[in-house]
Amino acid sequence: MSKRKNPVGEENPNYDFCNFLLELAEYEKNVSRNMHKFSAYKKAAATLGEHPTRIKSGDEARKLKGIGDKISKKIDEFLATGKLKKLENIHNDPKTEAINILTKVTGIGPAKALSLYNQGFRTIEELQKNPESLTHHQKIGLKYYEDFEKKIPRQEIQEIEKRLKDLIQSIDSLYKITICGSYRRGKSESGDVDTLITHPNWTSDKVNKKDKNPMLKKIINALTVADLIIDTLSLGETKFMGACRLDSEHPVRRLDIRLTPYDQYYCSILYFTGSDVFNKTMRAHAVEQGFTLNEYTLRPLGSTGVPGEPIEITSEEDIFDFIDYPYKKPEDRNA
DNA sequence: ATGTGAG
DNA sequence: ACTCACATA
Repeated sequence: MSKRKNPVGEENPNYDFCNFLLELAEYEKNVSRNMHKFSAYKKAAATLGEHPTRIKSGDEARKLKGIGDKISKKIDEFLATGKLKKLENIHNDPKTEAINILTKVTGIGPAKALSLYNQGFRTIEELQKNPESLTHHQKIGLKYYEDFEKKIPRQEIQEIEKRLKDLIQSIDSLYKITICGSYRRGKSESGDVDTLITHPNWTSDKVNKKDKNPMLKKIINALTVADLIIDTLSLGETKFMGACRLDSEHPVRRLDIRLTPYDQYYCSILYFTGSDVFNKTMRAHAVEQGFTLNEYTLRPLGSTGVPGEPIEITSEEDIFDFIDYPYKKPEDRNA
């Protein structure tokens, strides 16, 4: 679900150029595996996306940063015919189609998809019959392929949230649990369940200590025993990725759980609530105000541009206050 | 160590 | 952009 790319909106005067360039970029990344061409198309799309007025010719475009001979010719072709031969060919290319299908499986990216294609694989069904060259992650992705394509209704996430809280807080009632992502932004459906957990005794000065922290593994074990988690994609000290299910009447859902230090909880919540675009704008604003903001901390920037010590944060609002940015409720962070 | 992949 | 987990070497 989160593997699909979103196009540029029609309000942009050059949105149609941007979109064909982005599509060419994806093709170079996923099928040709030519990352230089990928970057070139991305860059061209970005400059065109910034440009305030409608481009009327390839020559006009050529003056812009990142647009040379080849792309300016494509703009001329698009202006003349309303389409691109190269893109038409790509749309009818069976190789492109196969790779686009194979990369929908979680754990299969462009590199693995191409190697599978070269081994003769074309469809999910063929992969399901011969899964031996796949990693554990990819096999699970295949197992729940149909379910993972489905959106999760808000109400179902609310029920999952209830069960997560009950089960985790019965290990230790001091655990704090927040489901972030588009769910926290109030959306009526989401692609996965993105969960953040913290505990007052788990602070960043205790992270990076040599003794392994068993907290997350204990939690995952309890959720698995309770049959809420039914498969694990990956599990480390701070991050779990896997599959969960309310009961056999419901589809299997993607569940991510992160354990974050108590003193970094609000920066994490802010970050994982998104949206991506909102995060970018907020970070840019932070820099203008002389701060740097990431997934973990808010830090002042010295005159040399070197970040200082993290600022103490006790709520999400704190972060907005420090960088003098008007507070936005999660529901208002969709753009 | 390096590459891949997810988010 | 950056980090985490994994597989392979």
